[in-house]
Amino acid sequence: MASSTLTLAPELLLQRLRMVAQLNAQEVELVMSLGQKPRRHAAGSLICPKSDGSPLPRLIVSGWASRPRILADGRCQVLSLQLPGDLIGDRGKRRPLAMTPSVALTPMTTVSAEPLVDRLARDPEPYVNLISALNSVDRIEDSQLLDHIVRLGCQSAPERLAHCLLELRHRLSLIGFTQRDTFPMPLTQETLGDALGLSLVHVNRTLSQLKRNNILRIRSGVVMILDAEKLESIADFSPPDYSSARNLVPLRTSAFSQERRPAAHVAAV
Amino acid sequence: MASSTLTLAPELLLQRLRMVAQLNAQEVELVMSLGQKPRRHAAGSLICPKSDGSPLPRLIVSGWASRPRILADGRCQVLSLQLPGDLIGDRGKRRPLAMTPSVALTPMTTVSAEPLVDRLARDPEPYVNLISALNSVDRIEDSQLLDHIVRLGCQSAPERLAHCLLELRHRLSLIGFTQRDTFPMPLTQETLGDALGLSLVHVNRTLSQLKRNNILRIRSGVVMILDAEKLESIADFSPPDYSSARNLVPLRTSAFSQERRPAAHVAAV
DNA sequence: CGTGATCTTGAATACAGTCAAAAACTGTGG
DNA sequence: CCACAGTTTTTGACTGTATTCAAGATCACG
Repeated sequence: MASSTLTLAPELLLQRLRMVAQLNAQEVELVMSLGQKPRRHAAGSLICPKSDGSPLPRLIVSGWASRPRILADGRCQVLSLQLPGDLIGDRGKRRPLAMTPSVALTPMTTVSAEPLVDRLARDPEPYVNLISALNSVDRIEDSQLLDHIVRLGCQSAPERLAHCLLELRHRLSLIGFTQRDTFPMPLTQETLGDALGLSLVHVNRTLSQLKRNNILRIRSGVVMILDAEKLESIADFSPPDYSSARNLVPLRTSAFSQERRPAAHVAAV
Repeated sequence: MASSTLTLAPELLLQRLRMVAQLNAQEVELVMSLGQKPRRHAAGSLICPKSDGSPLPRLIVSGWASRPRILADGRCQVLSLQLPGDLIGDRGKRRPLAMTPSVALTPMTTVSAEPLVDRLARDPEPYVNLISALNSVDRIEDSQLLDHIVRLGCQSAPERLAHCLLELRHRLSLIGFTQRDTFPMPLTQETLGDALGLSLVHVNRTLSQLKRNNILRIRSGVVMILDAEKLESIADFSPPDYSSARNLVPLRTSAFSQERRPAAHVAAV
């Protein structure tokens, strides 16, 4: 049982990589060779402990994590959420996000991604597609950071929640974790609040409102989206476009002479 | 006059690069060779127009820019601010932030950075320090993005303003644009609001409050910080550490069992 | 000097936060 | 299988911060 899941550990990552690039047999083999040294993490524990200051690269096999940033007075902001199939920790590129440690939000399993990272660093030539695929995955992560900024900077509570849930649904769909309009969502409302810059209580009220309006349903950690169209219109959400960078520049010219009006759809919720 | 400023165009970039790495003569020469094809941009105009979808790399010589993101209903979120000495546009790494076009907030001058980018792509070996310096600069930009998230996600209006002003002071000090506690700040309060996720009116009131408390003074686009200590205590600001990644992981363990209390210093403002 | 942009101020409103307590759900051990 | 303790969710009442609308003052610039 356990050994079979371990053999399949890198499956989810492979699935995501294949979405952005064609991989040859050697590349697939390298990815699938991960799965050694699986480690379990209790909820609340720190993953990617920085021994020398740099968190070692790991692949999430199961469970969710976050990268929290704690202010001097205890306030917490979640910078990003991490799902199965995500790579975490330092992969040599040393981007600041990759350098911030992750905290397990649920019980987790991870495997070391060092074999992959080391191999690509030592001998990149045979793995050009793989490297490009990993870069694409990084770019998608970056663009989610930008979405996060927009959410926090200029969206209302219902908009933030809607956008976040749609992002999660999208990410989970890539690894086959959605069934129809249903997906697992093991975050507490407090964590959701920390991610969306809202108080626990306000997250609760806003979710109740979405439920009351038959837009979604949540029970026992599973979200069911009843009215995807309405949720999308609230969120102003567009999933990342994998083939081009078109969606990354949704700018209108003369950006600064635009007047703004409040989001009409919000009132309708 | 004009020609002398053009000759000195890459000076500011060089200054920043030298702060993060030792450059040899050849590298310095390559950087200083920029300055061809200077272009002026009117305030409000789009820089880095994406001819083929990818904004060409340019170096800001003078003036400020921003990367705005416009929502369907006209709301605007500034993703980042760009100052003289900053590189903008696509440098081959194709990170989403680099791909979003920039808008001039003031009249600007830029020069093409293509010679630099092309040379490094074609012939990287002699320029290892330079490449590493450019990467460091990128990383600092990334970590400013994370700071932006924290600001928007869990800071109050006075905190956001204080933090933003200190970040600007710090960035401007790196290019020699500060004098004592004084620095230029050509942003309108509306743009400041778009960056900080606050309404124009609230930015105004919050600034007035900071002025009233003798923490700072603003007149004719110049900020003077009167009480840096108080401003820093409001902002919870720590400038990036150039020698290590230490400051990028300001995490306390057991992040999620912490209770939070409101920022005491805010009330004191 | 006039015109448009920017800043400032006031008043009313709305959105979100805080405090507090109760209800529902968890997982655990008896 | 149930009882219990801790966590998470839900609800209410109140407060506070930030937004909106509106109007007037000031500034920059031609």
